[in-house]
Amino acid sequence: MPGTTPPLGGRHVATGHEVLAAVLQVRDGRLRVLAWQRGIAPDEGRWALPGGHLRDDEDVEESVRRQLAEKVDLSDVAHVEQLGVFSAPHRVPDARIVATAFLGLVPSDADPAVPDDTAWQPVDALPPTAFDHAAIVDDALDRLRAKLSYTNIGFALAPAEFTVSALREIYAGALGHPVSATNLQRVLTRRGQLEPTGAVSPPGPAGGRPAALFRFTRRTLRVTDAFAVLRPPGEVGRAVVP
Amino acid sequence: MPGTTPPLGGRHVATGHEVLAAVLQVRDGRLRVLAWQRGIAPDEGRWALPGGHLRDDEDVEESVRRQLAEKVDLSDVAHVEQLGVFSAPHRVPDARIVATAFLGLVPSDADPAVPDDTAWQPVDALPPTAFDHAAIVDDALDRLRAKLSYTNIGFALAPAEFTVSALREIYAGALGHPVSATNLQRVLTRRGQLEPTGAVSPPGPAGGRPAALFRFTRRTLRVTDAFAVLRPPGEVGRAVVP
DNA sequence: TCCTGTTTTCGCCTATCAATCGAAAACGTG
DNA sequence: CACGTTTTCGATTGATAGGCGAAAACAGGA
Repeated sequence: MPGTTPPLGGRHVATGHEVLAAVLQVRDGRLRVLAWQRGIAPDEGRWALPGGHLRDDEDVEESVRRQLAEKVDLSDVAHVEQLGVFSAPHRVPDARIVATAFLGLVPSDADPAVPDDTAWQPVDALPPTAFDHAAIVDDALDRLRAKLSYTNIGFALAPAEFTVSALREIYAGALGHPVSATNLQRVLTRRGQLEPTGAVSPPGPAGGRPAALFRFTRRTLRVTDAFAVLRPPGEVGRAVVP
Repeated sequence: MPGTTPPLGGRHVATGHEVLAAVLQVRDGRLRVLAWQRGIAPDEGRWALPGGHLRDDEDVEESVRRQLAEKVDLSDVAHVEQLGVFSAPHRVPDARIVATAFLGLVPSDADPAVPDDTAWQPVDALPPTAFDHAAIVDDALDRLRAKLSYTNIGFALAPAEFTVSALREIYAGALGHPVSATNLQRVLTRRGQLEPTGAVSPPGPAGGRPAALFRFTRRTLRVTDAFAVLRPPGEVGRAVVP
C-alpha cells in the first residue's frame, strides 16, 4: 500500500516514531508523575516523560515497557494503557517525530528506585516540561479521572491490601477533591470491585478502632455495568475498553 | 532527542505511518462499516478500511479527515475519534508501517455517495479483510458500544431529528441486541441528552399515532455524570474523554 | 481502672431512579 | 364507525446512592 518515506518538508531533518509514558502514582496524598530532567538541548533543564524511539522489531506496547524498565522497576507498574498519538508536525523542533503516549499506574505503596535525574513531580504543580509533554500529562489525568468513575482502575493505584481510609486518600489524591469514605466503600462494594480480606490493620499511633483490610476483586481493567436498557439481556459486566 | 530513522530489520523495505478509519453507520437496522475492495496485491480482493500515508505537514487527525474525504462526504461524518495505534512489526508484509486507527460515525439518515470499489459492509458478517483491519473494526465496535452506555455518542448515529422508535432501532442495531424504547427514552431524557422538538412525524403506512420528534441536546461528545462520590462537589457533567 | 480522644464500622432513613406494565391517545383502513 | 396499529403517558414496584449519626474498638493519660 504505502511506498517509501515521504520527503521531508521544511527544516525537518529526522523522522521516526517514539513512545512516551505518563506514569502516575499517589504519593503522600498527591498525584504525581514520573519525569526526568533533560541534560542536553533542546529543552535542556526541562522535565520530560520517560520514553524513546520505537524499534523496528517491537510494537509500541513492547517499546514502552522496554523504555520504562530503564527508569523504574516494571513489576511496580500495575497498569499500562495507550492514551493516543501526538503528531503535530513540529511537536519537537527540527524533526518529524510522531509519539504514541501511554498512561502507566503505580500502586501507592510501591517505591521503586529511580535514576538521579528522575523524580516524582506533582501533577498540580508541574515544573517546566519539555516539548508537548504537559499535554500528555493532561490527557493522562483526564483518562485516569474518567476511568475511576466507570471502571475498576483504582486497583492499579492501590496496594494489594488496604483500609478504606487509605483507599479514600488514594481516590481523593487522584481525583483532586475530597471523597467520602463511607460512600466510596459502599459504591465499590456494590459494584463488586471490593472485598474484605478478613484481616485487620493495627491502629495508628493515635489509637482508634483497627481498620478492616480490603482488596480489589479483580486486578485487570473492567468497566462497570451499564444500565439494563443498553445491556444484552442477562449479562453482567463487560470487557476491557480504552 | 532522536537521531535518524533506525536501520530496517529483516525484510522490511519501507517505513512510515498511516492512518485508518473504521467509519460506522446503522443502515436498515444493521451496523455497517465503510470499506473498499483492494484491486492490487497484497491482499488483492480483500476489503480494507479507508486511509493512507501520513504526510509530513499534517497531524493524524487532519490526515484521516483528508483521506476520508476521498471516499465519502466529510460533512456526513458526525464524529471522529482516535482508537489507538496498531504497530505489530509485520502487520503489513514487507514493510514497517505503524497505523493510527480512528473511529468515525455517520448518522443513519445520511447516504453519501461512495466510489465504485467502496461499500457499507455489515460488521457482524464482514467479508475477508485486508491486513489487521478486522482487529481495528473490532476495536471500533467495542469503543462505540461502551461509549453508548456512558456518553451521549448516540448523537453521531442519529439524524438531527428522530422519533423514539427510530432511535430505538439505531441503538438496537449498534448494540446488536434489542432495546426497550420506553426505557431508552426515559434514561436519555433524564441524563439531559434528549429533548422534544415540539414537532411530530406523520404515521407510517399502517397508521398509528404520530410520533413526537426529538433531538440530542448536545452534538459534541460528553460523558455522563459520575456518582457524587467521585465527583467534585457541586459539579455536573464532565469534559470529553476518549 | 476509668475516662477521653480518635478512628473505623455499621445501620437507618430519605430521595432518586430504573424497569415494567397497562391504559389511553392518535392515526389509517375496511 | 369499529378495528388494528403505533406511540405516549401514568402508576407501581424494586433497587440503590447519599447522607447522617450511633456504636464499636483502640491508645494514652489521670
